[in-house]
Amino acid sequence: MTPGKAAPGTRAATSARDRLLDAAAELFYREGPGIPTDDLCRVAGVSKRSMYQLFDSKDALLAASLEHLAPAVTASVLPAPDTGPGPRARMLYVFERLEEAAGSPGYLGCPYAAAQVALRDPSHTASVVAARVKRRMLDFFRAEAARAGATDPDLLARQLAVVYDGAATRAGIGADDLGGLAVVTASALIDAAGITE
Amino acid sequence: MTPGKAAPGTRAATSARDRLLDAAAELFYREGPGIPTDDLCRVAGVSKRSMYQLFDSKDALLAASLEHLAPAVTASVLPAPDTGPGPRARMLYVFERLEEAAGSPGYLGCPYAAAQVALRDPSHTASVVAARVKRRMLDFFRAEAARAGATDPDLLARQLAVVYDGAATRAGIGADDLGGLAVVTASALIDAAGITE
DNA sequence: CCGACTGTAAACCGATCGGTTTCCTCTGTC
DNA sequence: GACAGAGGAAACCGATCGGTTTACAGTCGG
Repeated sequence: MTPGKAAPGTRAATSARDRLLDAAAELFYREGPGIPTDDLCRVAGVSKRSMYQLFDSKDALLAASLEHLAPAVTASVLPAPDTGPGPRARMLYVFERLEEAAGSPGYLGCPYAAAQVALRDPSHTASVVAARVKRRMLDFFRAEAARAGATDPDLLARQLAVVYDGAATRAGIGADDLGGLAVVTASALIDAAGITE
Repeated sequence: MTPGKAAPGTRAATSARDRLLDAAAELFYREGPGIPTDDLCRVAGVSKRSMYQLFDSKDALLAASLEHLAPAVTASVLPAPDTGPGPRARMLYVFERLEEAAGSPGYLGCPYAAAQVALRDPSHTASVVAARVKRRMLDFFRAEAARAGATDPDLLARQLAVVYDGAATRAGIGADDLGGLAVVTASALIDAAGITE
């Protein structure tokens, strides 16, 4: 049976392209950009031939997999656009999701920060994609901070971004197991920014 | 003239071992662990033959270079053991040094966090060395927090470590240029921990 | 039943890399 | 000056990797 088919007679459960993107996202995350293309193809159940006619190069696949991952990641860490509670709760929601993810086994930090750190080249296509995602997160914090009436919304947003990346990094390298640390820290900074609600 | 000699007739200015460790520290930092051994040897002015009789493997050289770097790094970021001002100023001193380093061109984040992130393998010898250095920093924060009479010294120490790594990471990937952000954030957390002095 | 097409499996290619070895030059010693 | 040792330059080796190509199996429209 051809891999990727759910059952005989049905259409492909997932396209070769999606399987490749998923496998790439996971393996690049777990093993870093050094993972051989053969491994990616084997896990995805796709031949190298197909991979190279779907993507120009390994680097292009890496960038595409980060791009592909973005909607799911932001959706899982950012609250829905018009969620009930106020901006304070919406900001803290992000850190609750982070703690949740960091607690699960196999957590290795933020995939986008990790990619940028591992690549060490801001001009790399994948780095550009990662930077855009990280930027979106900063924008979210800034918008909420402004809505909440923070003394300096831009400062608070950057502070929260620092806490997010610091907590993710330290959890990812096993230097801390968080356990409320990110939420508590973000909360303290939000308080210090003059937000009471 | 043989590289590494300061002038004819004098003894070697630096040993081949030290030149190798310095070159490794810089190139691993700038290019990541993927840097070829030939490049390391060329920059160090040492033959591969000598390198491999000084170090067992490339990985061993990486670990040794991180170990070699540790005293200088901690000395440059931690205040002298019995510096005049109180614990609050001593903690903030670390973040001032961080901002200073992050402002210089070519800054790519904390070398130890970067190594652990890039290697993605906590059991790697270099990761173990890096973890030890990061741990030393956490211990410094905890000791100072306790001296300062923080409500929860362990919590404050972990918070400051998070801010340190977050600020270093974000500055390293070009997501933020700090400019007081680390100091201001650390200061806010220290205040929130009930330290007035 | 046929030919065009799609995609897999696998051989293949050239380059690169970690690590070893060979050769030779330079140095210091007696 | 002979000689031993250290170390640099560079060839070399086997493995791996990114990427290409060939060969073949399955599928679909006619």
